[in-house]
Amino acid sequence: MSEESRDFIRKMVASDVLAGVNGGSVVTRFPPEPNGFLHIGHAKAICLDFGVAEEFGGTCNLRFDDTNPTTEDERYARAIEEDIRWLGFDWNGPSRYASDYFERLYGHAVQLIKDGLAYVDSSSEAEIREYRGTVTKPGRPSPHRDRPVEESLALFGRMRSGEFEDGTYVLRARIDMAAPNMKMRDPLLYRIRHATHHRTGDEWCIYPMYDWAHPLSDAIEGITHSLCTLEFLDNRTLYDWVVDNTRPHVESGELGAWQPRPHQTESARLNLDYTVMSKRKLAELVSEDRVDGWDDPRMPTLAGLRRRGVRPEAIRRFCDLIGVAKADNRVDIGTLEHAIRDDLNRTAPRVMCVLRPLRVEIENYPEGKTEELEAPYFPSDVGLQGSRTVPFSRVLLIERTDFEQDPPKGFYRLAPGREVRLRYAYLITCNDVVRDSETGEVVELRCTYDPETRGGSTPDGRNVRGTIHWVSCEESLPCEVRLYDRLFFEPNPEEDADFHEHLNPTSLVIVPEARVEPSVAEDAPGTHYQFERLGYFVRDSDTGDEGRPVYNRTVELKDPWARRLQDDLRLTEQLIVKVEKADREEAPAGEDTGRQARDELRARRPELATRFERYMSELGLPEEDADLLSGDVAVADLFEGALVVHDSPRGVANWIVNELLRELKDREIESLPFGGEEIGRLVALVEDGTISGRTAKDVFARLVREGGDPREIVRAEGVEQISDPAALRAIVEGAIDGHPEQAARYRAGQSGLLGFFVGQVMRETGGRANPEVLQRLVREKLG
RNA sequence: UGGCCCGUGGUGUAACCGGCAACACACUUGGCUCUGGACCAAGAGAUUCCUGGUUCGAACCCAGGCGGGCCAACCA
Repeated sequence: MSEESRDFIRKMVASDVLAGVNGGSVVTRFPPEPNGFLHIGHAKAICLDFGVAEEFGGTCNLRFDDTNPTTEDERYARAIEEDIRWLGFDWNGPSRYASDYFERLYGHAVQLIKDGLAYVDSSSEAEIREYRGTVTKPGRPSPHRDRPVEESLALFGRMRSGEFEDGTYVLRARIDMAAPNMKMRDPLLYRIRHATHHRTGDEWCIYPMYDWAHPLSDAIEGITHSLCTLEFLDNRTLYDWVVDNTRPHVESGELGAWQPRPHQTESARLNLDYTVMSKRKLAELVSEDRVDGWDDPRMPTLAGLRRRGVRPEAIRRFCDLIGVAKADNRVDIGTLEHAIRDDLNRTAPRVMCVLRPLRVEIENYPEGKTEELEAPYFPSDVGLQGSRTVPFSRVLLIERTDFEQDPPKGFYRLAPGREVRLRYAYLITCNDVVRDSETGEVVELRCTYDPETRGGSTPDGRNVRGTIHWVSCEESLPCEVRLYDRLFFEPNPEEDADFHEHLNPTSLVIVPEARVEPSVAEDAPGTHYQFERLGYFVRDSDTGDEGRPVYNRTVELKDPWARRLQDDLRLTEQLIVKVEKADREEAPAGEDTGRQARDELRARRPELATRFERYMSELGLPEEDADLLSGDVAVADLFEGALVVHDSPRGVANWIVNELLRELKDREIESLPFGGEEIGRLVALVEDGTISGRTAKDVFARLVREGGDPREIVRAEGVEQISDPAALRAIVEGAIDGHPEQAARYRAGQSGLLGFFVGQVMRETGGRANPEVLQRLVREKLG
């Protein structure tokens, strides 16, 4: 992973390591629930979790999040382990299980109750839902919210010992029923479930919820970076609450003293074109027999991909290609296919297989003769060695689609009277076409071969454009080939209520009577090939009729010829997308909610309303600025404080609105180590020309960090503005001489490069150059 | 209707603390070739969601808007 194009997560981890957070150690975890098979979306997470650990010299745990006994099973856990190993990753130590921590989790819960932060609720499920409120309506406290600690403790103990039925009691955290974040409205921590757990059996009848088990498991395992997907964003507040309100050592420990203290970071999950990714929908495809199990080659599961013939290297490469970010995405299936082809192109030996055979008799080739022709496994550009021989005889089989009675324009395969090359063999010419007397179907081609062209070369140097694959009729092996295509024909099948409607009925086409060259006979299942000119295939573990080998098509070769037909369609699609894009936007201004809030505040506090008016009438500020400045007492005070030392309403307003408001997004104005006076001083320095606007931003940043007098900072740093052309001239010349290519482009009319040169000099001078003077100089020099 | 997250070529991502909008896939054309593959070369494709503002200079900072997503399981 290159330094400059790292994703935001790796940047964050790198900066943590650099800052020595947790002594610079990195511990991640991959936490699947063992209730289904891993799919390519999980592969993205795996590559992230294990990849980050690997790249920063850390470790990654495998932890099964097995807190819901009714859906989980050991056999899924084993399959998940197999898939992770197959991808090429190994976890630190043994597989871990949230269920290993049930006793400790219980202890932490007891402590939480003692700390007054949790209570046992005997409301019904419906009541709890009712009391929780909605996204727009705050919730109301449960009648049991203030149950005495002793009572909750006793009840919780009885929940554990199995005295109560499912659904009668739950343990809840006591947080805030009116929180705008729904996750914080007294979330459930434990529920009663009289069910046999796949690992703990009947030892427990209460089970922790995800939001309780997950942060604690992370903390217990010493996870430093807990990476997950975007839909857990709201859970992070609760995650932090749990970590901060529990003690590493129950009873004696200090609150929130976990070391390392785990932090959750979210990134977007993978969405892929033409498939579904939700576990529920995948399970549905399996249970409804739309596919042949979790490892059906059409499934986006790792088991399916593997059976399809995709190698783990391709999947890891794909994960590299798509990157990691926070924007919702839908990745083009072509990107996956590219990764697969790229991998197989470099590794899969080439052999010949004919899918839909057409008989070819070479009339001038001796009957009964067979010669073994040398055929390399790889083309020279791949660089791998190895070859086998293929038998050539009088009767051959070629691909039916490689012959056309009336060849269309641009077709350069076989046609009556035309010559093509049989790959690795001879040039043949088609002389005659034999048809079925009743159906008129072409059943055989009668050809002649040129004995001088053995191995495919042309001694006379004639150029033959077409080369087709073939097998010997006699020696080739019958085999079954399964052609897989995308499962859905809609790019986003999940968009509509019923994704079944978009199922592609021809996602599997079975070719029962294909013929493959004999060299592959003894190869093991799982062997990858390129069937020349057709695509990449893998030998399946199934066998077909009469013990025939079965081959799965992994992916087709790129085929511009075949694509010609679809081009018109494709073009229309793109046009439609463009039109849609042009249609949206340009919406009229709606209501200004921030403005509304400030107006309401001013209505309640007349002194702010007065200031608002005064800022406009007396100070001549535009309404928008006046509104912002008078929407908060502290901001208004700071503004006026600045005016006392520097009476430039417009300048000061700009600085407060544009720079200060940014800082106020995630901190309180009171916590700033400076006040209005400093802002006034800073603006004064800019306006009297002492420092450039650029420098002022640096000074401001410093002010935010540590406070101080701007005049002092400028003096100490020696960052006064350079306005003397004589002082700048040499630097400008240096910048121009140092970038002759850009200078030439500028002179050629690329005027946007002016900023580039200004930037160069700014960098050189630490932002001290007077931009106007500088710009004039650059323009002069570049003529 | 509340809170939070996110908007950059067709797609996925980059772009240091404001200074040449970059890379990969896909696409087009040409070259090479015993695979209509691979490879090589060239090319096209972006009003950085919109409107204002700040700045010599904005994808990036400020304000507002628009659009998309997530959250109201005793699932994870």
